[in-house]
Amino acid sequence: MWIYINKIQNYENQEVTIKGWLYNMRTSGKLLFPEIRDGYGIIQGIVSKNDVSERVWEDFLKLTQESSLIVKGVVKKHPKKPDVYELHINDITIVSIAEPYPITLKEHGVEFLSDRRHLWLRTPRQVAIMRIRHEIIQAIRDYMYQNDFILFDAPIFTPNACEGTSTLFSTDYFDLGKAYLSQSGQLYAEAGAMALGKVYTLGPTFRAEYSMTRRHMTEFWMMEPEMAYFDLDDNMNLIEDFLEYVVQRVIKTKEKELEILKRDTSKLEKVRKPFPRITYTEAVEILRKKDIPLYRKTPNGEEQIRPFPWGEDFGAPHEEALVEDFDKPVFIHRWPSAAKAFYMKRDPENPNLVLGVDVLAPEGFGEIIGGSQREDDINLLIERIKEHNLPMEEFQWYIDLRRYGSVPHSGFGLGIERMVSWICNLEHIREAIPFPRRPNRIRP
RNA sequence: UGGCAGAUAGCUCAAUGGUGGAGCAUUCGGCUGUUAACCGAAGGGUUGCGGGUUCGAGUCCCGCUCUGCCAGCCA
Repeated sequence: MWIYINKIQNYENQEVTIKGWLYNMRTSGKLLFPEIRDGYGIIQGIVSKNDVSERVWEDFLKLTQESSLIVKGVVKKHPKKPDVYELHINDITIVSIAEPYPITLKEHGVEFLSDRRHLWLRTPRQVAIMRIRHEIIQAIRDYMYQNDFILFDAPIFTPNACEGTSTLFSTDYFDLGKAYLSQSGQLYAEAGAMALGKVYTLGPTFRAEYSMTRRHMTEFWMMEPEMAYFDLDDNMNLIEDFLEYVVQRVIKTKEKELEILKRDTSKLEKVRKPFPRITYTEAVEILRKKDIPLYRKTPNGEEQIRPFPWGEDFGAPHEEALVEDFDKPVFIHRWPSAAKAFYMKRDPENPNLVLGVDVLAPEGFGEIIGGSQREDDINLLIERIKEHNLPMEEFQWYIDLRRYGSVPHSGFGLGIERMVSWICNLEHIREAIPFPRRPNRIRP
């Protein structure tokens, strides 16, 4: 019977068939120890020359790393290791002999592996990351479904710059001129929320920024919920509940994969409601108390400005200083309006602030969520669009949402790969997606 | 786009300005409980590209290309 390796413990002392690839093989005289992987796990087989036919023995000697094969054998407990099963092999069918495999079990450099991403994905570490990525997305979908959100897919081709700030990838669009690859589905999600109440988008987004850091890609996946009649506090309550659910679900269901990654899950177990909530203004006070200056580029290098001036956006050193005292995600809300996007609603209690919120992940993983209550006053929204020098005609449909039954509403955007990086404790975001796209890499 | 570091065997790295090495991978041989197995042997090089200094350059200098890290932008 053909089984997958993750179900092997159910078949002790039974004969099973495994279809997979040769991960590694050790030899010891007339004993062979092939390690076979099938995508669901790795199992060590044993081939004893005295117990198999000459044909089977000869076939095993032909195998190279990553050759594909089908083996038959009896599942037995490992003589020395409890809870480990191995396969006493009695037959083999070679499916394909692999050419010399470039990725060995030894160390490799980043560039070498990135050039062979299609093969790198077969290694246990990458398999574990992809399984966790899958679980994160599944947990997101389950949470949204259970909480009556409707999946509302936003278009990828768009005529306008949603935030105006980021550079967009452009392409020719028949007789209609330029089209751009979406950098956010938010504006469309707002239309969805007015139709359906609570919606979310989940899909790829694109930013043509030459960002060469461990946290950026030109193509990444984003999950963007949008809720009618939610104010900023409702929004933060949702984020809190949602993040707790996803993190706790993944550490429960993906224990084995997190162990392969050597992830310290005790740090993830602490991700429980409530999360600390500080205002931007309070955050600035913390930075001043810790004497973290603003770093600004000048023609002759860099200058440090202290105390940290109110109104400036935070950089990596500031995020780190704000997060270091907490072991949970941190909300920073009520930002200076000048630093944020046009669609964020002004704080009715202070016109210099917007009702925006960023969520910083613990352990220095930085911003994973950006959200806000949206401007629902048609006149103020038009004013903001003018202030930001955005093409008014492209936003007519968006303004319509305020023209026909405008309501308070809120939403946020979660970077899937940043979430994966955080939960898997990855050094670099390039491992968080099957085929990463960065400014200097589009292959494979 | 700016700052810093780097490019040597298929891979990961070493080599005071003086005959370019090691481990792994590959090929061959040995071993009945191996765990990135081990032991023995063999093959494997236009030192990223271009110029310069020098009796002599992987090594020093200049330019270029590429890669990595950090910063900005953000998710």
